[in-house]
Amino acid sequence: MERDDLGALFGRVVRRLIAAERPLLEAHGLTMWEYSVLTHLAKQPTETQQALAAAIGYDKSRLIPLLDGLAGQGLLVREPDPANRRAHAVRLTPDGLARLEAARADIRAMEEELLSVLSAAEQRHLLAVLPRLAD
Amino acid sequence: MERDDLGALFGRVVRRLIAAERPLLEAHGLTMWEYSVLTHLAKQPTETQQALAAAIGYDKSRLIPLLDGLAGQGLLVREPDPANRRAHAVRLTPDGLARLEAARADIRAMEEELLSVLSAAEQRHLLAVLPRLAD
DNA sequence: GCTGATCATAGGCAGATGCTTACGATTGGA
DNA sequence: TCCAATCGTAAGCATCTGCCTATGATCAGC
Repeated sequence: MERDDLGALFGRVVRRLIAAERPLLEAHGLTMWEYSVLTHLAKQPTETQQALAAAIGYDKSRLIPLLDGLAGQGLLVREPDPANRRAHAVRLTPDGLARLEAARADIRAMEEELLSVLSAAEQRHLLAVLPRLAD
Repeated sequence: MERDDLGALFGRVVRRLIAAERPLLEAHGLTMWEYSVLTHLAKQPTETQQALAAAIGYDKSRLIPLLDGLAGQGLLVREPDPANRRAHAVRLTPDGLARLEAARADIRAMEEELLSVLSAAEQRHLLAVLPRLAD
């Protein structure tokens, strides 16, 4: 057998990342899904909740209580969409952005350490290649 | 924001891999965990069930019915360990190895296709780097 | 104007998951 | 020799997950 399956290799990396991220996120009072929502909203400030659910790969019926929690903490707001009164545009608040950036700083530091087993060139190659596989 | 989180990137790749693998494994009558067990046994023929559970990251109390199913299909056997009558050495049968290799062939073909967006050099770099991150 | 589709929301359901406890058989060290 | 630890097994529990249905408000096309 020349090598492990890609699934096994990527799976083990993801496992490590999750194990390392969980305590960092917990320290900021966020779950993985909540962090995922905040991250996506920072990129795409406004859209329907359904689109948000699809974008992060979360169940739309389960997204509602998750957004309730984040809105209750003042990290995001649901605004009526003037063009479509059925839809609610979801937007990060300044508090939400601050919380996201504080958590992200810790996560980035963890990632740097995890990547430090690779040379700078290897890191560049990896980061160039991953988005193309993730498409 | 210079780039996505590693967790998001690796997570999306794993999501793609799982989505592509599931139907292939199903065609061979295997779940992801069963495939994982067979794969690991092909590398390490004998060991305790607990070590097997730890090696593939599966709950040891949930491994038993999974092994029952695979043994029931004749893909593996539990043999008494003469040196330690508490322990059961788990070993692939020829049928188990054949089933594994048939499934693996399909999965490898899928992986080739997925990797084909990368140049040969990029594929080499990626495959050299992944095991070091997966440690 | 009416009808079917869309959106947010609520609720339920089956299965998977991680974790814990218990128990009988067996082992190894005090 | 006896006691604690280990192994396989069984069972239970809270939670997460994907999926499916329903409902009220709103929209868009006929």
